[in-house]
Formats: sequence, C-alpha cells, structure tokens
Amino acid sequence: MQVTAQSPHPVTIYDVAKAAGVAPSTVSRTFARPGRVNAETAAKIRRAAEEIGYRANPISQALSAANTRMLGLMVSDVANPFYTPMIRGAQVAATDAGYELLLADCRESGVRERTALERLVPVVEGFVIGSSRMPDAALRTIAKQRPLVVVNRELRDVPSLITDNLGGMRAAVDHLQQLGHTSVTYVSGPEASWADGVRFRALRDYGTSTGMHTHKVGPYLPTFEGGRAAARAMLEKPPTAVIAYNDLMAIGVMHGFILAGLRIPEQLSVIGFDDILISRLFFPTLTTVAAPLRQLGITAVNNVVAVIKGAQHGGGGALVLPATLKVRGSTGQRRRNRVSPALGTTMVSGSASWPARSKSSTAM
Amino acid sequence: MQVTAQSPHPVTIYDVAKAAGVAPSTVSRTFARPGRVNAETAAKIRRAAEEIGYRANPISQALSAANTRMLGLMVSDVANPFYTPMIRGAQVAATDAGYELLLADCRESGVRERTALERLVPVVEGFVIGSSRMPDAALRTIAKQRPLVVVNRELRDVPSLITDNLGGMRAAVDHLQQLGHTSVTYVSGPEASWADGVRFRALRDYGTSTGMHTHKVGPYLPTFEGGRAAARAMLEKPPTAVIAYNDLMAIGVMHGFILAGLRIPEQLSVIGFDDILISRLFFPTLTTVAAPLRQLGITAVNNVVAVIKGAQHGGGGALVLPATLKVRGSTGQRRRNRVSPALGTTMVSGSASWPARSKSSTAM
DNA sequence: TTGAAAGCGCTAACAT
DNA sequence: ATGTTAGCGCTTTCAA
Repeated sequence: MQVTAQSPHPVTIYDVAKAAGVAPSTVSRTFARPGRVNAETAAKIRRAAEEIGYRANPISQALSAANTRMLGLMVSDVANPFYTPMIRGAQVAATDAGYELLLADCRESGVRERTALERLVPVVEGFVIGSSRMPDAALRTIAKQRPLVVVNRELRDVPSLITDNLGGMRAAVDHLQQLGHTSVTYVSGPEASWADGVRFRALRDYGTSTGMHTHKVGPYLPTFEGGRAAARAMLEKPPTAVIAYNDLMAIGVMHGFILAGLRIPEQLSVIGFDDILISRLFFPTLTTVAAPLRQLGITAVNNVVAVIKGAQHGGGGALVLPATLKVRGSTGQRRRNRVSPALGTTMVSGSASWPARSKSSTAM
Repeated sequence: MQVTAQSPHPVTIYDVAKAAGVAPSTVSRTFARPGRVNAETAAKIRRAAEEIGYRANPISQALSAANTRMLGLMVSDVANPFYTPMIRGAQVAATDAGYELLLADCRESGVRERTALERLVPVVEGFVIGSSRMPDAALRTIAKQRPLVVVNRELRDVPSLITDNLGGMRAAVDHLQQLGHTSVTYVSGPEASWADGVRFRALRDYGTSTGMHTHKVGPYLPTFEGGRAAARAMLEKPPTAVIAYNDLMAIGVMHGFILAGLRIPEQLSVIGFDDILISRLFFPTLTTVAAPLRQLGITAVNNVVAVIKGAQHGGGGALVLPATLKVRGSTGQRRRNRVSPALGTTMVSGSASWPARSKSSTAM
C-alpha cells in the first residue's frame, strides 16, 4: 500500500490560455467540448496544458455546471432486499435518461438521513427517497430545493408514489377469514415508517368492520432479526395468524416459531408484505402482499426526471401502484384444536434446507 | 402524484440574507466563522435560515475551502451480499471521519463504472473502488485526479487492499487433499475481475506443485444464477470437487447439483470464497475461504481519508488482509465408488427448508 | 460588528 | 471558430 505525492495544482485554464496565446474559454472548450474547437488550436492548447501540467479542477466544474447529471436515491437500508429490485429499476431508468444514480443509506436513522440529504442535495439534480424516516416537514424542505419524489409515503404537495396498502391489507384479511381465522396479530416495523402506520390502521379498521380481532406487537426492526424478536415475544401465547410489516420480519417470525416447534401453516398462518425474492425460496414459502418493487424504482426516477425537465401537474394525491396477494405455503386453515407443539419432521426431495440452528442478521 | 407549482430552487446565503435583512457575507460568517458575528444577529440569521431551509452547498464551499466532505464507494453490484458488510464498514468509518459516503453501482460493467466515476470525481474528495471492472490504466487515471484506494485488486502505485487469495486457495486445496480429493474444478467469475484471475492461477500453480488436477469452467456471472448455469454445464460429467469464484456461485452450483439429485458433500465437495452471510444459512452450510469483509470497508475508507489528509508512504505492494478457511458442511471425504444419483432424502428438525422447485435470480 | 466587493476555476450564453 | 462577459455559491479581504 502506498501513496503518490499529491501537490496542489495552481495551474488554471488562464495559465494555459496565456501559454497558448488564446482565450480562457477556448481552453475550457478544448477539454469540455472537444470538436467545437479548431483541431490545430486544440492541439496547441493541449500541448501547452501538458507542458505546464494543467489539470481541470473538478470542484469548479461542478460549481458552474448546473447540471450534474446525477440523481440521488436514499434508502433506509441497502442490505434490505426490499430495495434490491427498486434500486435496480431506478438505476436502469436513470441510465436510460442519461443520469447517474447515487445511492445513500441512512441505516434506519432519520438523523443520518437528514444530514446525508443535506450534503447530497446540492450535488444532484433530483432525488428519490425510498422509505423516509424523516418527518414530513423535513421532506417538504428538501422538496423546496430540488425535484423530489418520495416512495412509500403520501406527502401532500410532494410527488409521492405508494403501493395499495389498503387494498393489499384487505385482501390479506379476506384470505385469512376464508381460512377460518378470527383474530390476527400485526407485527409492526419502525415507528418512523409511514407505511407501517398505514398498514396497521388498514388492518384495524378493516378488521373492525369484518369482525376480525386485531392485535399489535412491536415496534421491531424491519429485519429478519426483528421478526425473530417478535416471535420470541409472542411465544408465550402464540397467535393463530400473523401479518408482518414486511417479508423479512415475516420470515423471521416464521423462523422463530418453527424453532420453537410450531408448525406453519398448521398452527400458525403468516403473511408478509412486499414479496421480496427470498419469500419464494424459504420453506414454507411466504404468503405475501406483493408490491411492484422494480416498477416503483422505475416510476419514481421517471417522475423526478420529468420534474427536472419542467413537468408539473397540480392536485391529486399520491400515485398508487397496485398490490396483489400472493398466496403461498405459509397460510392455512385455522385449526380449532391446537396440536401440541411437537417437532415437525419434513421430507424434502432435493434436500437443500435451512439448518435449525442457523444464525442470522439484519443483512438478509 | 403532483408537483409543486414553483419549480424547486436551492436556497442560498442570498436568500437567507434577504430574509434576515443582512448582507450575504454576514450569513456566511454566521456559519463559517461563528463568534465573529453578533450573537443576536447570528440568532436571527439562523432562525431565518432554518425557516427557509438553507443548507450550505458543499461544492461552493469546496471551491474556496477545498473540501466537500464526501467520499465515493463504487461497487460492482449492490445486490451482491459480498458487499453488504463492506459497505457497512465503509459507512461507519466514513461517518466517524466526518464524511458522507456516496454509493455507486456499475452493475458489473466497466463502461458504466467509468462514466459513473467521471461524474463523481468533481464531487468527492476520495474514492474507494470495490472490485473494479475497469482496466488498470483507467484506474490510474482516476487515481491521478483523486485519492483512491482499490479493494480486491493489486495496482502498482495505487493504494490497494486485498485479501490473501493465495493463502486462502492453498488452504482450500490442502483441505480437499486431506479429504482424498485428487482433482478439482474451478468455476470462474467475471473476466474483468482481478481476483478471479488471481484465484485461478493460485489454484493451478498450487495444484501443479501438489499433484492436484485442476480444471476450469466459465466465466459465469458472479451470482447465484451464474453458479446454477455452471452446474448445468458440468452436469454431464460432474466433478468430485468444486471451488467457485465466490460464495454466491458456490451456492448456485450446489443448488443446481442438488436439484439434479447429487448429494453434497457425499458426491461432490464445494468450496466458495468470501464467507457471506447466507453461506451459513444454506444447507449444506458452505465451506469457504473467509474474507474480513467489514474490515475491508473500514480499512479502505480509513486509508483514503489518510491520503486526503496528506498521508503518503512510498513503495510496498498491496495491503493484504488474512483469509481463513471455514470448514463447514459442503466438503467431505472423496468417495471412490460413485453412488448412483438418487434423490436424497433429508430429515430436518425444525423443518424450514428450500423447496426443490424454487426459482431464483441474481438478486440473491 | 457589519457591508461591499473581489475572487475561487470553470462553463455557457452572446457577440464577433 | 474564437473572444467577451457573466455568473455558479461561498469565503474573505478591506473599509466603514
């Protein structure tokens, strides 16, 4: 490991201009917009620049070039697989629009989110904020400075993109009721999450109107570990049905209960939100309210780009993308007679399986 | 979805000055040199700033003061869990040093990596490049513009940070030989990956000197899907031992072979590289050459910061962090008599398991 | 203590 | 094709 000496370069386009006997702007053009300058002149300038050791000062470039061709995407946790397709979608859309996408990760902290945003805002032309952990007012402030689209949050006067939490939750409750369930426990995620509040209220309200008893535990971290913690807390008196804030937590809940000897879906039905990739890889496969994650990223970016280009249409609430219930293996008929918690034994063809003692972390 | 009527405009010291009824320079002083301004005036200015949402523009500050307090981290794929701990480590180190970490993802493309880097150069004070897909010369160009640390690549005259691929590979080969293996197939990753070349050559050379027959297949994408593709290609004549470029591919290889009815480790031993989280969650658990991923991120950031602050020490090659072989469930004694490929049946207590027909993608 | 004004190095109209 | 002239947002003399 070594370092080359780095002395500051006091050599500017003015020095080069003088040395080459041209105007500073011509020097600038030579490097910034080749082709707009006579080949001979350019060669002369390059030679002079080379000779006196000219290097463009990027800071200055950035300051004057109002268009940085960069977009920012703030997520609350890059390691959360929920974001993976959304990031991909956003990247592709950004690239297509000729923008670079800068990723920032606030690690579930509203404070970090804010400082990061403040540093980043002047640098990018527009912003997409994943699942903000900041208060509405702070978001509005950002929106005043730069084109902004918020995802998973409805914010008046700021372009917002959400999924149909209400419809999704209703579909989940309907599904459980069809299976004979009469009560359900909601495992809640971060308090600062807008979606968490919306989902719980949707459940409570719809439960009330359909005769489904609802409970709530939490908040827990929106991670695999958070789900396991929730399972641990519920173990004393296990519910018969659980809806978790997101898939990661749902999988954690399943994991926790399975380790304790409960059988899913025989003794406990579990539903998640988002439909992240591993929901299909885990066994039992997870019933979940699927969100168009990739589309969320694409749409969000397309919208900031539109705003940057001057688009604007007043009125209207958030743009709502549809959510659909994917019924898989983690939900089943409610059993009246509770089976005594025995260790389940499963035959698996193919044979890959999760070891019962596996450790895990938020990085899943 | 809606857009604010007034196109967003970044608020500057001039806006604050107007709002507070003072001169711009006083506003500047208030933030840049507190104490040189009347306490009351300062309070008034801060209040006004708060109200209209003023934030200093790091670029402009940098033009005078030469620091944006931002660092760039380039990765080849944010969705690759290899990067997760490294990103975390880098973030923490950056925060500790008072820097903001900007993440960029080139999605395995050297071209995208280059454009992204070029756009980013004006904005950040230094760079860490994860596993570059660019040629050495391009990296050197970047290094000339900004302090740079490359990870997973040895680049003369540029601070480099690598893990002990050679030692790790040797440990892997020794392990296989102790288990009676006499030949091994290397499943290679991206051609543009420096580590891939180093790992294969280490295997080939050490194999030659220890009497281990070595083969190579690939290149494949360094993803779960890539590993499955490799398995498909090897299915005709399955090897008895496989070393994959990384864990994700190793898991994909296992997955592919297990689906085809092979038993691991009875019929096939598999070794990966990196020791990402899911290596411990998958069954069979993966034997792998572990890298200190988080430490990689921390060290890299600490080093760019040091360089930014003027540190420099000539000579010396890359800084090598140790790699250690973690022996787990995917490697076992070589069986002389090939068992006929029957569907394995596994008893799993606890009962979570991977379904045989699970779909998957690169996003793992 | 505060204001006016001159840059930092570069880019981008506009004019020639 | 090239030169002239304003800025970009901030810091920093230099006066007042």
